[in-house]
Amino acid sequence: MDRELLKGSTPLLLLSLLCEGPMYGYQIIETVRARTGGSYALKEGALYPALHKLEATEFISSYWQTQENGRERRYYQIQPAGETFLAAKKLEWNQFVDMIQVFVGPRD
Amino acid sequence: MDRELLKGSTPLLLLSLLCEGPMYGYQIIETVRARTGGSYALKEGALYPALHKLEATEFISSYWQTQENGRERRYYQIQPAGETFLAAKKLEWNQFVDMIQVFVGPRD
DNA sequence: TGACTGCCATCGTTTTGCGAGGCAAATTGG
DNA sequence: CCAATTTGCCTCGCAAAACGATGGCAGTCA
Repeated sequence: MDRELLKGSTPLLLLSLLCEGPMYGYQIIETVRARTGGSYALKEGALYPALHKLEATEFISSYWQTQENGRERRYYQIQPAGETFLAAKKLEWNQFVDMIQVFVGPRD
Repeated sequence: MDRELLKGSTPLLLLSLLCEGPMYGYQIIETVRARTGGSYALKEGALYPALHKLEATEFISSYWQTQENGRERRYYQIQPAGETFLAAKKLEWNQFVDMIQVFVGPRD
């Protein structure tokens, strides 16, 4: 998958995922890989900066949770402001797809 | 429209447009504005570098044409390699849209 | 012990779109 | 007739984003 196409879609993807419930970084990466059959390999170098940015803008929040084996995980959770933002992003996404479709033509 | 979302879609858009016939830069900008009702204002700072890059890779070619009033326009024209590349890009685009849809969910 | 997985993260590079600018000729309006 | 706008080409520096590479540390299993 062309990396340039991906740009800008990461927040949309992350907020959509977190809408289903809190997740931790590694889990997000694995979930994305699994659901796309491996065609989208979200990288750590893209994920963590994106998560931290979403947290800085208070669209999501995070908390550490200790597992039974004593290790810690950082869970990310969507915030009300994030849901609002997500709704706007979804709208923008649909407009974007429509826009490109105008030129590329309908799908086969 | 979020500029980050646009990234990577410009070659796809340009090749799709040029598939309809040769066009010059200013005409491309106006066509894009018109067809999207103004929601996509393709900028010169994005257009010309993109065109030149497509030409450098020989996906398109260009030629100058003199108008009746004596002024010159530079027309861009898709090449066979460009059509092949476009087909691949279209496929990739559809996969990309599907991929995001997996997470964002179906449209309303 | 060593390899592997889980889990966090950062840094530098590359690519891209954009704003701003430059230049010049044709057209339009007062 | 002159000024402003439109047409038409282009470049440069900036910001934003994804990536590959790298690093660190804790369990697990052979």
